[in-house]
Amino acid sequence: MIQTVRGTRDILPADMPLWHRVEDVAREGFRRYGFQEIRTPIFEKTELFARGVGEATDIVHKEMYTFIDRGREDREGESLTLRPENTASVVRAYIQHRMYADKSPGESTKLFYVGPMFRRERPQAGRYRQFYQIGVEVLGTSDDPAIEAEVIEMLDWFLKELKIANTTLLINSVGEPASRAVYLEKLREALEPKLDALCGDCRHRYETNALRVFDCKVESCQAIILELPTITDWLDDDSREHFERFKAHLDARGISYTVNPRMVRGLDYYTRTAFEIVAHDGLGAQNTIVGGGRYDGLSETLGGPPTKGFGFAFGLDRMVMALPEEEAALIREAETPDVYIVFLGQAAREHAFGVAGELRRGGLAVAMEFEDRKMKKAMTQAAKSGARYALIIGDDEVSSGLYGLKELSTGEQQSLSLAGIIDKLK
RNA sequence: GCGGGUAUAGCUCAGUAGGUUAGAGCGCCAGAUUGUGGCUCUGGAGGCCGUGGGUUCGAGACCCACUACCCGCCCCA
Repeated sequence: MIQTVRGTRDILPADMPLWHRVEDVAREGFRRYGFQEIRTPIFEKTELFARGVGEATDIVHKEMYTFIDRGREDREGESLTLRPENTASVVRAYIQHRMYADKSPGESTKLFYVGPMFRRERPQAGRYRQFYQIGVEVLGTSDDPAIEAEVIEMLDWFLKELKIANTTLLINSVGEPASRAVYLEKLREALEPKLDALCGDCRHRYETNALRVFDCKVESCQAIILELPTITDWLDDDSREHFERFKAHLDARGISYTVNPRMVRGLDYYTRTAFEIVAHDGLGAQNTIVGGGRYDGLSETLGGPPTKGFGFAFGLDRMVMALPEEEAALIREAETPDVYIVFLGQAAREHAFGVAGELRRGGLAVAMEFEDRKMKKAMTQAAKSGARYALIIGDDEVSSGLYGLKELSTGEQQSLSLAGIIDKLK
């Protein structure tokens, strides 16, 4: 039997209401905060991600689904890649369509996207090779930290609306590329004399990504870690001031946060503000549900005009997992039919087709099966469908035009005309 | 990419030191109950025990490989 490819999965109807809910709440947030949707292609030229996300990142050098497109006689095929994230594509579109051209100074372009991304990682709970992200990008000439705080305020609303509590907002400033390079050098200098005392993983991190040493859980490394310089000690003055203003904006909005000087993002394009939201319930080791930050200069890297950028992405898969059980149960119930039609006998069946049509034209969600069942069985089916009401149609009802409408949760039943039913349930 | 765990009915899981016809609960079907579901009772259907090899008189169980999922590492949403 042919099954799904490793790391991919089917989202089945039973879970779909949860996905819809997350998407609906997100779209409502975007409407309120003035973001407009953009859809970019699922695949792009490989070069876009190599330059945008960064050649040195794990994502680019070992996780991309890259393939050579079919060539022609006179020309070789080009290298294409399934998008591992969407920011590079959105910035590409921003440049390509000159979305900045009709903007006044300081005016931002606020975009959001929804869709699948692809990374060839080892699958785990909350980590898939095809996964879904919802994200926003604020692009323009302004790098006002108020932009950042407002976006995080939107996320805060969003999580509350989904009843996802027990989360932590982690923030940090990774500085300008230049100050970060200076810091990394200082960090490596501080680590070098202690290499022998570090664990194997940390010696490896020293070579590849020294900042990761801070995340080490090994006891013997902890003492060393405490002595190390943090990036906040080495921020350039502008970045430091920017970070202070950002925190003040969060404070003013009553949003609590934890500064984590060790938090870094895995994509090269981040500058200054970086943040993550981690969930503490419902997820395993993959508990970062939102990640984002500032990426001034990405546009230039891709050949566009000088542009400031700030954005985030959240994992839809993980957000769905983070929904509390009780909330998930309520959400599932919401996508059930209004009415389940129970008919008795062939004449009632023919009549029921018309009734179903009328109710549907009246705006109701109507479930009806075509099998002529015994009443008892049909009522069982009605209950199973999750419908709030069963509508009973037998020979008596056909001749009177009054139908039995039974509320399944209470068992209460009344006789109503079609118009009466639509009126009651609308 | 590295390490560890798991794989038995639609679902969640039992299955004793390898020994005849592989079990339970839930779900499904039928009946008790001939136009009124949920509770109860009775009966029933449904499994090449993940796949492929091996050991053995005999394998769901033991060994090997593969695959998938899960948990860490790594990375990240």
